[in-house]
Amino acid sequence: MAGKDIQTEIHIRETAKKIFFKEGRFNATTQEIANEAGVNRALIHYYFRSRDLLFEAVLKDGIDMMHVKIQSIMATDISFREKISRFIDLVTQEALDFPYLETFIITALNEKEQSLILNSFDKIKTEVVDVFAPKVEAEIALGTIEPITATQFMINLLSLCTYPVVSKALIQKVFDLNEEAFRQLILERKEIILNILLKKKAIE
Amino acid sequence: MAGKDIQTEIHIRETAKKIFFKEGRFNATTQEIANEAGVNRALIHYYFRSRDLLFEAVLKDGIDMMHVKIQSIMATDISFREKISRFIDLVTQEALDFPYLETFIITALNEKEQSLILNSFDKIKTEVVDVFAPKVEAEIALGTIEPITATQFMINLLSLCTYPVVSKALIQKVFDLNEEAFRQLILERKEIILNILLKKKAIE
DNA sequence: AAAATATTTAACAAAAATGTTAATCAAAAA
DNA sequence: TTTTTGATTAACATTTTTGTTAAATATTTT
Repeated sequence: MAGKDIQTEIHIRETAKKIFFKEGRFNATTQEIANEAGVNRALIHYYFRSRDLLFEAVLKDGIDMMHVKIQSIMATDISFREKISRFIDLVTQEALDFPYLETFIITALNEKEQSLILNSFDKIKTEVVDVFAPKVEAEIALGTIEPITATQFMINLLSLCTYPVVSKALIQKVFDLNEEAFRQLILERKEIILNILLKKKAIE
Repeated sequence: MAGKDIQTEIHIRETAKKIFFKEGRFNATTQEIANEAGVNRALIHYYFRSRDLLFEAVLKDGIDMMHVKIQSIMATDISFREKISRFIDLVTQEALDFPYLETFIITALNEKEQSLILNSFDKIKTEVVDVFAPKVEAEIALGTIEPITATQFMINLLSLCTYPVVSKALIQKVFDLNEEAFRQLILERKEIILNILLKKKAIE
């Protein structure tokens, strides 16, 4: 519906991303996607050839979103603590916007060993291994964080930020939280995560 | 194939669980499940009526597995630290055995607001809210852990243990790890997680 | 062993989903 | 304005998947 001015192809793509990343309806049919985009189903084939290729296109977008996210903390010239701080904000915000993005990527990766997609991952790998890891090691040398491998540090960071959102449905059921209570809980986590990852003296 | 002696119904169920929880093939057809169980597809309908009901049965089993897991640390009469320690072992082991269990539950919850299933969750809720939360608060009073709400403490624990396994495929790609390297990484996490969650003085 | 019941199978039917085509409509180029 | 090209549609065809049935086989009961 959004706009006839907008390119149909992009509009279909964005609708699919909404359905997959925001709503987590991974089994949505081409008909459902077309309906929600307000277009004829045949247009999906016209622009993407097949359901599978639309799926791939969306997956690639998803991985690129992750890449941008990770890159954005590496790029800017700010202190390590500030980097982590902004990263938490970013991941939290994106996770609230697209709670099913990671789950989608995980299940999709499992179904198809996409050749196309591997490039996107290489970019993330470079960013993480070549750019971020040395910075973590430098911080350990400075004594601002506990000795730990860069990999484990990254995993701690991602775990603490991402898991609660990935398992949103589960947490809401177990802890009996409505939408707003859940949102609050997630936002409260920033300070908690910073306290865990960075030494006290580095914070004060 | 496993065994003709084994009850067919259970065998189908176990095969489905293997496909869903271990292999993460959430879109497996009834034909694929039947093939892998070595039975005629019609038997799935004979025992479960429909694909959907098999799906539900498996989901219920999955949630019960989570429940047992959580309950097992509450039940035994051991120190708080020991509880956490055993919990990490348990979650780690189960996560390595059934890496897609949580993801399955999350996506399934999203698709159907199962009425049957809600009971299973209530049991988990009781365990967590009524049994575990007071213990966390007691530990805070004792000064063995940092002041934090019981909910956030639980979420930290679950995040640090579960996320790396849930996002296994992702982590393996980003950090370029083969099966064994991944396994090692996960096992190394126990000490890291304990250090994060419990104060140093409580550990030594 | 015969009868009754439960399990398993193959063959069929129905439904759901994807993919294709040719005709229509709209926009841009000639 | 006609021609040409690109976008959109409806109608159809194919494939995939699920669900049903009645017959065949095995198992249990009498």
